[in-house]
Amino acid sequence: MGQNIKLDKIDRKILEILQSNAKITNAQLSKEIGLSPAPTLERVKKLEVSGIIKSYHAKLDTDKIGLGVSTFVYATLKGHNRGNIDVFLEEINKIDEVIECHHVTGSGDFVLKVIAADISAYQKLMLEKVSDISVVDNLQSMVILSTFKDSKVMPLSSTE
Amino acid sequence: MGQNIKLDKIDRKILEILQSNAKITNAQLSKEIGLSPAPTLERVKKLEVSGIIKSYHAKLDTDKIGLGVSTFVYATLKGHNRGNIDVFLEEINKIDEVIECHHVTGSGDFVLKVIAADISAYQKLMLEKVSDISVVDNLQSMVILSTFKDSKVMPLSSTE
DNA sequence: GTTTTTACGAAATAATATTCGGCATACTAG
DNA sequence: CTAGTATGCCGAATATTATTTCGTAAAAAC
Repeated sequence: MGQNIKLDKIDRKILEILQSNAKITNAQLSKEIGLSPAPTLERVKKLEVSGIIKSYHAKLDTDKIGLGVSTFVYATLKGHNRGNIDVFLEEINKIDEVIECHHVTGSGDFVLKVIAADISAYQKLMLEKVSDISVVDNLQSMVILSTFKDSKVMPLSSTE
Repeated sequence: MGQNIKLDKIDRKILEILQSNAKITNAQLSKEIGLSPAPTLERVKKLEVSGIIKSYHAKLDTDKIGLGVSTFVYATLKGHNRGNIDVFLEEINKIDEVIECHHVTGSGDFVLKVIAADISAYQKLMLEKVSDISVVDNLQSMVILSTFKDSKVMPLSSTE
């Protein structure tokens, strides 16, 4: 499963460019891929309609907006049954500061990415909202000290 | 440290909207925040110039482009001195499949996010490129089974 | 209370996206 | 081999959108 959409070299180049700079004009994009604006736009539209391009997002500087603390949290549930997982996900979805939630292998549990203003806000958040979820057994936090790479560009070359 | 830029309610709303939909037209954005197009654009430009908005990115459907495996990797180095860290970062930066690299608390090591076409490609990548870095001591992979939340919207409300 | 600054809106202009018809190439069926 | 059909492209016309300009009003400073 997955895809059955064939992407040629030009499509891949478009995807690469739009991942690193979504604000490029169609005219400029067309120059960079070596086509005229019309077929360029047609290709982009096709990529959007097919769902290969899901959405477009602005990336913010978290420090500048007063969000100084980012963490990964490894969460273990009390039981790994469907019911507990559903309860957990429902609660997690309500918490804006939890911006990612992935079900991972290991002990069949979750990795969260959490963002807060500072350590004290983070502590408060975890204590009052996350620890408080009934099905949560254990939480292990890793505070991000610095981020050296945060690329929004998927390795398309590896699928050629 | 961090910021000294004052954001009012309108700025925050702009940031919220652009994070979830960067392709909105200025006219539409101005409607949603209740201003006319001119001052809306002026505010967006200010947010861009000040670096609060860092960049704009297209988000792709990894499954549809044939990238079926995403993982978190917890990497431990042989020594935590500056030299070893520099070596590690330099090598990591060369690997396109490693799309994130964060220095985290814990044992003072790194969390990577890695993307590959399938498990066998992933294994090959880790064996031939990541494990191979001289200063790497231990690698622990967590394969992402499914992602329940992957919000690109930072919790701005928590800084109000 | 006056000056200065800042923020806003409306309308004109400029830039850009989008549509349209036509042409070339490649593929298909007879 | 050939007529037919589909696909992908280009260039130009059109429509949409961004951007600038300028005048006004509110807020802040003095």
